[in-house]
Amino acid sequence: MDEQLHERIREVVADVPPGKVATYGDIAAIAGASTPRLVGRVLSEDGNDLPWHRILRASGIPAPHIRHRQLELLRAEGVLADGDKVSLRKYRWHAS
DNA sequence: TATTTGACAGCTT
DNA sequence: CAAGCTGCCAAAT
Repeated sequence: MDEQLHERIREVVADVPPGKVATYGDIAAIAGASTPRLVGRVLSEDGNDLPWHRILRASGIPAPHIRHRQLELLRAEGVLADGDKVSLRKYRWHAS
């Protein structure tokens, strides 16, 4: 059901460990979403209680409106970004 | 009921 | 290396 999917996405996002980051595509793949757009939509609606700051774009650059907050929160967790670009190669998280 | 928009990704030009 | 186009799903108007 779509409700399951919605919850699955939240679970995956909450399962990302601090100091690590993941892309929308990864979350979508792990959660079973057909498209990463669903992940973004869920975060925009319920992300206020989730570590949405650990979710980045495929390019390692967070969304345009929140990028400032994103980088700030990531920095607090030890994730250093080159300008707006985070080193996915180092911080990208993969499910167990 | 149809159209537009949106925390995206991947390929082509 | 950068910009543009297409595919995807769901909610809002």
